[in-house]
Amino acid sequence: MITIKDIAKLAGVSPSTVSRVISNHPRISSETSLKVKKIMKEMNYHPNMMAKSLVSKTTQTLGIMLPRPAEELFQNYFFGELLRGIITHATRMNYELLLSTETSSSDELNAISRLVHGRRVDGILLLGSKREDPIISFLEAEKFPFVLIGRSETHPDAPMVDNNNVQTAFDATTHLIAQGHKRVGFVSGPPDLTLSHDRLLGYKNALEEAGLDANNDWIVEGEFLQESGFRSMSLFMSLPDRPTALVVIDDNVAFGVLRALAELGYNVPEDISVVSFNNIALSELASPPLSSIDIGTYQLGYTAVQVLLKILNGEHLPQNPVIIPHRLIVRDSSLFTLSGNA
Amino acid sequence: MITIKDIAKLAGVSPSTVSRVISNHPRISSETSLKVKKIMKEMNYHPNMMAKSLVSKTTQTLGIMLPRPAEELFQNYFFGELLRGIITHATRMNYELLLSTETSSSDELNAISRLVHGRRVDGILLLGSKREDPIISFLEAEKFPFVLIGRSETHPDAPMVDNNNVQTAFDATTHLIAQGHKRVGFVSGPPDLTLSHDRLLGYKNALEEAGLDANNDWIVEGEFLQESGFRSMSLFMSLPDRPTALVVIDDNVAFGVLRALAELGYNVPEDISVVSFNNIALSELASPPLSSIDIGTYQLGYTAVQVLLKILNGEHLPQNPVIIPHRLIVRDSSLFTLSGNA
DNA sequence: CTGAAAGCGCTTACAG
DNA sequence: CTGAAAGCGCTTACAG
Repeated sequence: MITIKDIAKLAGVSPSTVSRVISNHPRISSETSLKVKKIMKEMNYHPNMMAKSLVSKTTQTLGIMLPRPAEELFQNYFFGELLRGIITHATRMNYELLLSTETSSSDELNAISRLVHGRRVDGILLLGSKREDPIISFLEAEKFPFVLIGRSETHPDAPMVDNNNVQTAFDATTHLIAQGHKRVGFVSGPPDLTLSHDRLLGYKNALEEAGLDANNDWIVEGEFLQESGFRSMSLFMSLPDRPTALVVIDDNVAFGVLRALAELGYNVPEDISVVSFNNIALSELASPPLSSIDIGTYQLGYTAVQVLLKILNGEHLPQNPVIIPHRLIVRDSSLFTLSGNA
Repeated sequence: MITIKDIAKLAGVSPSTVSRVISNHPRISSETSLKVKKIMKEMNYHPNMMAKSLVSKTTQTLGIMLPRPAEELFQNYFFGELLRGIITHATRMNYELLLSTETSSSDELNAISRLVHGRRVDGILLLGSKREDPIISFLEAEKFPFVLIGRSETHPDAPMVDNNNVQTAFDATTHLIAQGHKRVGFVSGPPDLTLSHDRLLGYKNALEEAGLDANNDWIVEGEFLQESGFRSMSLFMSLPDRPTALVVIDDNVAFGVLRALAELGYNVPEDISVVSFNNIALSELASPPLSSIDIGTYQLGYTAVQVLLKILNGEHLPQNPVIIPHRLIVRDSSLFTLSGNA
């Protein structure tokens, strides 16, 4: 392994000088700088990041903490898109990314405390949060820099990048109501996620504002899996007063919903309209093409890295949370106006 | 930050002794060990990994190199499943994972050489390879430990974990031939990937063995995207002698194929049968449910980590490449026997 | 503008 | 079984 000393010797200067050349120290003669840089290139020298980290107390690395049942996340296109946004900006800013996950629920702080106390990363990106999240408490107690992608109810001051998910669900529901629907159901996600909670609230708000009944039979909770949507339909459609429209928490879940409806012999959108969330690439190719709220997934990841780097630089955060705008993409699955309603 | 010296002082021993306790050195009295461990716990001490790495020349970290157009990969459920296998075993073995990607094609060795020369990782996992891959040449020249998930034609001695992709495509094609199909098409992936190449070969071998014609009009190359499959169909189905069955390189691509066929008014499997690869969770819920070759995606990732750790331990690799077994999951999309053929 | 020296938090022969 | 010392490859006041 070739070190800073080797370069120094070859260039006829001291190791300190080489170090200064590497870090573009202002008070170094351009002559010396050029000479040293030439030799570094010739020798294909790269600084040892571990040594650098040890003295600088900085790692140029960001940690990504995946929530525990990563299985679910990984089955979701949404996650890939988020990761893509993260990687793009981190790479651009010369940061490395360390991927970590909770090892077991019995010891859920284990992974995070290894990262934090082992000084392996400069800051942490939290992908999603539970309604009560000990990881956030831990990071706040440690005063360790982090950004949450999502929203925390219990830690309102935590730096967050999120959509306005009450509003996303409000918009989706209102769109269906505007088509004349009076009985709108909601296929939700895991109840311990803030995301599910917020969207449920937005859904209820929209019904209330329209003076429509909320009916608990029209709300079902599940997971972010196609199977979840698939299974929920037999129950829904057998209700005496079944919904004529559905808001579905996630595109994948909506695929399961569409499949179940097809098997049960219902037509979308004529028999029942569907709007979901995330607008993954596949939504457009579903049968029928799926109306979906585009939440700017890539932008969420990208922005989260920007915010975290600001924190690391000690910059002031002009606003918190940072809200990524969403918009409803209307496709065939909700393009059906109920008769008798203008 | 609390260091090994602080612990030593509190325990009334030397830093060397604390270090030995941490690494479970055999010649340490259990009395001393207990005492030191107690204090470490009380003080919530965690060793500084950077310092440890600097002297031990080891990082307990594995690098994951993503191929460049990561966009494609990330849109693919397949990738999530692979990553899940990697994370599971790496975490279990107390290794961290560094996620990296080529920054630009003009400087494709930049990211990898930062990892290798910066000594940030102990070994590297390569996700997929191109037919001519400078990254593999680089790693071999540097004698840096790595495992390729996939197969390299130009570097047959590189450690690899792969399916037998000639065989996977052979099996898929043979299954269709067994249903009586005489005109079988192939929707392939990017031609510069070894994977595409191998599966095309398996497809051709199967045709040849059955004494059937290969027809270049029945072969189309594209990307691992739904759109790719979608677009390929208008061409295929307008051929005078169009195929009655299709082998499709990837489930996502197959979704696009199914969608296009539905729009064009063809029934699957009656008008045309389809078999694809990867058997992602969604395959089962497609309309119709998709026959697919299960390639053991999770196992590929998991095994790749196992192999890489073996290399790091200096163990001998009993075989190379390691082949993960596959199996055909037959579903409705290929369950139709052409009349006049037993 | 440059160098010598101390130090980052660990590990590991060497000695006892 | 344990400690003192040297060293891993860097950076950074301090001095000139």
